[in-house]
Amino acid sequence: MEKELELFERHIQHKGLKRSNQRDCILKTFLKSERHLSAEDLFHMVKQDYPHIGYTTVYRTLRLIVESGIAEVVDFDDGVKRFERKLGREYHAHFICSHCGNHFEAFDVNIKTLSSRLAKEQGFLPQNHRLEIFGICKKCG
Amino acid sequence: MEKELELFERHIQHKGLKRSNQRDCILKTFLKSERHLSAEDLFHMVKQDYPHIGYTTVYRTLRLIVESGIAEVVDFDDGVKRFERKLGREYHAHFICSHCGNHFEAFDVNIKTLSSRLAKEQGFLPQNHRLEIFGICKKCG
DNA sequence: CTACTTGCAAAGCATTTGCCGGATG
DNA sequence: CATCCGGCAAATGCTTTGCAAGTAG
Repeated sequence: MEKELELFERHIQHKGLKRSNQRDCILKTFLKSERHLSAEDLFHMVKQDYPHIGYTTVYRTLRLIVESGIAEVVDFDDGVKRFERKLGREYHAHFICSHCGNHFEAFDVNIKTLSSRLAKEQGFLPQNHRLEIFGICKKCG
Repeated sequence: MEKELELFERHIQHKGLKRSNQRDCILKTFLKSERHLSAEDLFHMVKQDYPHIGYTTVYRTLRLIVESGIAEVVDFDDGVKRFERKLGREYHAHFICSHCGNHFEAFDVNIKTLSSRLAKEQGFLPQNHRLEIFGICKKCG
């Protein structure tokens, strides 16, 4: 969490912006939460501390969070963007069940290895990668 | 192309729907085209044959195409869904340049192998997978 | 004090739905 | 001739922007 706060601070400074209680609250709520939050999820969580918070502020802060390198966007093809913490999570794949819509993840070091090798072969400088696997989960199968 | 037409026919039949010149034209245009078409791209291409075509019909037919198993959705985080042919293309990764926005792909048999192994470990029945790598391309690097 | 932030309301954008004349089998 | 199709216009749902009052440094 320290690392993330520092990244956020640095990004805010770098863009000549200011911190605020709302931004801090949104960031901390995001960091405390489970994975795969939508803007709406986060909005409702923050609303408990800031009843007057608006979607606007949540969206704007999420943008800052992504720009800071703290989080990244994931997409499960249901029309909603979700956000997840990035740091130290480079080795995981997302599983999305096409029957119940639930998703979970799995870690495997080879995901990073494979992405890095492919990128190198293409003369591409990789910053980030996503592996999503769609199918039927244990419960639905 | 034969294989895809058959899949489409079967899906149409199965749902008790009818074929039409527009649907055939949209499907054939899609199949003839390059990869990674947005609905808008396809709309403009089909408009050359059917000046009165509407977005609606393109969207509805794209849905049928995806349902038939002919194509799948890819997402480059720019707010637009893109569609690409599915058959025989299980071994590729997408590279998206975060500077110029261009994208290309690379084939590697290990992508499928890795996805299948991970899914097996999770008791998950995989139907489909996506590997997207974001970063800086050769030109922009 | 100046510039940034907030949150409401309104706009924007890709996509979907309602409707009804028109086509298909 | 019952049912599905096609395309316009309107609606939808997520996300962004404009604006005027409020706040940070």
